[in-house]
Order: sequence, then structure tokens, then C-alpha cells
Amino acid sequence: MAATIKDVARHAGLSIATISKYLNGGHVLDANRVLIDLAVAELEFKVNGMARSLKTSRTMTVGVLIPNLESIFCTSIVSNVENVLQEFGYSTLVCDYRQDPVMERRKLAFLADRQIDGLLMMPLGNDPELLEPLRARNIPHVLIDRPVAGSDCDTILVDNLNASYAAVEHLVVQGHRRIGIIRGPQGIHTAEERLKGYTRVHEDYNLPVEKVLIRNGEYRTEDGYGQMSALLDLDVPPTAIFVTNYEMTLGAVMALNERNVRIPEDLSVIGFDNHSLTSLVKPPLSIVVQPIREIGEMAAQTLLRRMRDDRAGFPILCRMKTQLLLQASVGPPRTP
Amino acid sequence: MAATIKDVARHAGLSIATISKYLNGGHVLDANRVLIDLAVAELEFKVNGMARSLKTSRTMTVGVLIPNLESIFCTSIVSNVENVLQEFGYSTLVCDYRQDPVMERRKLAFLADRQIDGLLMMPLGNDPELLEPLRARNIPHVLIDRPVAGSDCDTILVDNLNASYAAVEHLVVQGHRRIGIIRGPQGIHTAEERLKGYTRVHEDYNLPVEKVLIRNGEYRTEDGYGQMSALLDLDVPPTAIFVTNYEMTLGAVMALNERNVRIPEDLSVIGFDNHSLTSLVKPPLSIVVQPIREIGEMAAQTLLRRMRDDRAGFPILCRMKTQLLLQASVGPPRTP
DNA sequence: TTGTAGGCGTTATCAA
DNA sequence: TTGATAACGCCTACAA
Repeated sequence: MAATIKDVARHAGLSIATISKYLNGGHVLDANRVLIDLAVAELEFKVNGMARSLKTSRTMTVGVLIPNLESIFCTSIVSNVENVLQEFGYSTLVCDYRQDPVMERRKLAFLADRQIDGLLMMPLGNDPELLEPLRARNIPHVLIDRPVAGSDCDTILVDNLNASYAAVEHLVVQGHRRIGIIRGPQGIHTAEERLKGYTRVHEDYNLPVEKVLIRNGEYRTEDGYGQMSALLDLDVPPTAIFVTNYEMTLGAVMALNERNVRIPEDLSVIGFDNHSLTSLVKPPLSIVVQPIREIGEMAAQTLLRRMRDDRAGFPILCRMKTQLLLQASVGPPRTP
Repeated sequence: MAATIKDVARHAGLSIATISKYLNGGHVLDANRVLIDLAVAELEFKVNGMARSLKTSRTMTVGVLIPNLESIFCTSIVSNVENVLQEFGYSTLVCDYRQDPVMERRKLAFLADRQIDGLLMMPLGNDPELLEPLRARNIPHVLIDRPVAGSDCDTILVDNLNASYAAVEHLVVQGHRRIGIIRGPQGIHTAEERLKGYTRVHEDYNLPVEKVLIRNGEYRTEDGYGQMSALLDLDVPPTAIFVTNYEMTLGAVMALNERNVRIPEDLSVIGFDNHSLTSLVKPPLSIVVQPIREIGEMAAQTLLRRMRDDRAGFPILCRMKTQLLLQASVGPPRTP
């Protein structure tokens, strides 16, 4: 059916070896070059990737394993990763494991079995043994957004602690003393770090941490809604609030709107991620902006380097800085 | 490095052919079965997919081409598709083309070149010639959510027209006469159909269609916000509004909250997609619920059938029904 | 039931 | 620069 190198060789009156060499960047006589180009065009020849892979043992495919295909943060990163990799001829095998540690293992094994050339992943678990299948098969891999404790591994993430620190500190500097935080899931690295930033500010400024102001969420919209509502229902509600991911920020904003809380008069708000939210709400929301595009690109580029056996600086730990985008949603606390 | 069938054969004291046969479901003597299982386990043997693919000319990989990796509708479908396909041993090569017709062609060609066994796509363009690369290579494919005019092609979509009809009709029955709609992009099939449902109801009930109540959006959150605001700014605002996708519904809700519009007293609202929104807003939002999971599963299953050369009923046009989830956001218009 | 051997389409080695 | 040829790891008649 599809033309093979053999066909091209016949068509051009040359040998298979010559065609192959030319196709892979080798030099041939100009006259032959023309001949080959012609044959390739006429026969609509495309190299057979499987045959090539069999020989070279490279599939030109990288796996991407993420916790959730329905989180905008994850998919934005995938989108940027994909864009970089594609430029270099790589395809991406995307899997999500639906936040399930068992599925995480399964899919990782699945991907490892598929002879991927490399893998990018946002791990859920913190167990270095998780990465064993990759080690065993010598598959280069880069972690995104979350480290795995005690594993030598290139890791691209965000300085969550200081991101959070900066946000909360700003609130403190504005004069706030009762600051609520809607934190992410226990055990998830980003969530713990963002919480640490919050407590560290309190330490550094000698402020008491009130447990009731620390609310647990699972990074879902409904958590933001529910916990925001709960905070507002407190006898003494906070004067400022920090919400630690996009989906929860969305939910929190809805709760605020619903109750006609005036911002920033009644409550100062700092959210997380995603610019478009910012402009939608009135007054414009202050947010912690993650360099999503840079994360994706850096991860992809690091993996590309590893896949071409450039081990420079291994293991890289890239801790990207966030930006605190301040807008009208933050002001001084109401003076009673 | 990795063990091959040859190694297994040696280890088990049998021939390569026997091992291969057993691995592919053939029968061998019980004694040998044990031997082989043991060898496979000890050597941690995994079949080499490339070698197998080279022989069988099947890659066990399907491409998934979507307009946008940042739209929850798209990624939810991908997630469900992936889940079904993975059960059958297939991987999914996910690409988004960022709503760009040029990139759509490029990525399609890219995928076709990668010897995928099949493809699922949500097309942007309506040009049957778009699918040529697939035809040329005989790659089974199934369209999702949007048809391509004049192309014989299995297509899984939603009965957008009647989905919209039901929503708008319900508003009319409630007594509304000035009903706004925030429509999707021109030329996109789903958007046109949803608009048709709106106009058809007006025809069927002999109601005039007011151009000013038909607002253009591009399916983005900010469009929902902007157009909702514009509608509220009209001298005579509508008494009810129908928003035609998830992202725009989100934006519209924000605009409503911001202005403290009372729902449904001042305005009845019907949105689109995604349950979680519903419960977040107060009062609970009425929405058109698309059977996202079913769409993904049906598309995957149809493709699976085609990939095993089951041509039954080709070309299938599966028009799934939506559900109108009515809640307190809809009521009769205010009587002036 | 088991084994032998040829071939899938490339790449890579080594002579010519 | 070009060409003959042997892998790559697996599947599959066909023969035993």
C-alpha cells in the first residue's frame, strides 16, 4: 500500500542504503538528490515510524501523566508542553490518573510499557518507589509542579512557599490581622507549601494563627464555595482571604457575589491562577500568577535535553517565581 | 537490555514460535505454559510494541484532535474516551489545534503520519477535504460534537437544535417574550444549531425575533460576561436569557452576581453544561446537560468497532439527547 | 502441539 | 559517494 524506501530506491534507480542515508541527513550527489526528492514526492513516501523505531529504539513519543484532565492548570501545562515537543517531532501520550494513587501506578506502568522516550508527570504520591518502572527501563523523566521526596529527579515547580508568603504578607502589611486561607489537600506538596507561606508570615510578624481561619479544600470549585461561605458565617469573619488554587478561587468568588460582600471594603481577596478570572470580577481580583507557560516549556526542554543524553546539572530543581498581581480587591481592613 | 522472546524461549527451553503463539492466546501444553509464565516473570519480559507493530501494522494508538485543551467540555470528553480505549489496550495521542484551522491541518497530518490506528476529532473546519489525509491512509475516524458537511463519516454529537429548542420553549411557556441568547461563534455547527433552536421556537410560537437580543460570543468566559452585561444595559432588557456553553455561562453568572440581579425575579436564566456550576449558584441554575460521558464512550466504542473492521451502519450519525435540568433560576416574567 | 524460516521497513556497517 | 547485507524483535505460514 504505502510506499517504502525500497520503492523509492527503485523509482530513483538507487540503492536502499543511499535513500536511507539521504533521508537521515546524509550527503548524496546533487543529481541524485533531485532524483530522490522526485521519487519521494511522486510516491508520497513517508518513513514508517515503527520500522524506524525498531531499529533506533526511539519512538519519538513522550508520555504525560497528570492527576486530572479537567483541571485548567494541568491542561494548560499539557498544552504548552505539547507545543514545544511537537516542534521537535515528538508526540505526547497524555494520561490522567484521576487523582487516584492506584490508577497513577497503573497508568505509569502502561506508559512505561509503551516504549516512550521520556515522561513528564505531576505525581500524586510522594513515594520514590513510584518512579521505579521508569528507572528500571531507563526512561528519562521530569516532574512537574510537585517533587517526589528523596528521589533524584529533575523537577520543575513553583516557589509555592514564597508565592503564598508574598500574598499573605501583602495582606498583613495592609493592616489585616484576621486572614483566612482556603488550603489544598493534605499531603499534596503545593498545598502544604502554600500553607507554610501563610504560617511563616504569621510567625515573622508575630501574629497568632487561628485554626478556624485555615480551611481545608480539595482544590475543587465546590470547596472554595463551601469554605468561603463557612468563613463568612463565622462570628468574627476574617477581613482578608487567600484562596490557593484556581478552581477554589472560582467557587469563593461565587460565594462572595451571592452574599453581596463588598470587596475590598468588607473583605480583601487574593486568589490563585488564571488571568481571565481577574478581569471578570469587579473589582478586579488580585491573584498569584503562576508562570504556567514557562513551567510547561521548561519541563519540555529539560526532558528534551535528557532524551538527547545531556545530563548537565542533574538533578535540576527549578523553582520558578510567581507574580503577585495586585488589583483593587485588596485594601486595608475596615476600621470598626 | 530488555528481554526478548528469544530470551524467553531459551529460558524455557522452547522455540520462539511457541512463545509467541502462547503470548497471543494460542494453546500450549500445560507443562510448557508454566515454563513460559515462569520465564516471562523471571526475565520481566514485555513484548516490544514496535516490533509487533511492524509486523501487524497496528500501533494500538489512536489520535485525539481537539480544538482546545483548555475547554472543560473537550477535556472531559478526552478523559472519558481515554478511559474506554485504555481498557482495550489503546493509547491516546492527544493534540489540540488551538482553534486554528491551519494548525488543525498540521496536527492532523502529524497524527496521520504517526501511523495511528484511528482518530477521534472535533473538527473546526467544515471542509470535507480536511479529512483527506485520513482517507488516503485508510485511518478509521469518528467525528465528535461537530459534523463535517458532505463527508461520509461516523459522527457522534448532540441534538443541539432540540436542546436549545427545549430550553427556549420552556422560557416561552413560562410566559417570557423577550428572551436573550448568547450564541457561540459563527460557522461553528453547535453554535448555529443552538441558535436555530432559539429562532425556531420563536417561529413556532409566532414571536418576533429581536436582533438586539441575539448576542455573539466565541464560547469564552469573557464573552458571557460582556454580552450579559450588554443585555442588562439595554433600555428594555430581556426577562430571560439562554447562554449556550459552559464558559459563557460562567461569565454570565459573574455579570449577574456583580449587578445583584435577582434570579428569577428580575431575570430567568438557563445555562449550559457542567453540573457543578448548578449547585454553586443561588438559586440553583437551570442548565442544558450534555451527556458528556456518553459522548466520549460512544465515540470511543464506535472507533473501536471501525478499527476491527466492523463497518455496520456506516456512516453512523448519533445525535444524542440532552437533558433540561430545571431549577429555581427559571420563573415567570415579572409582571410590570 | 511445536519448530523452522522468511519477512515487516528501517538503519548501520563495511566494502567497493 | 554508493551499495550489499545483516540486524532490530516479532508474527505466521508451513512443515514436522
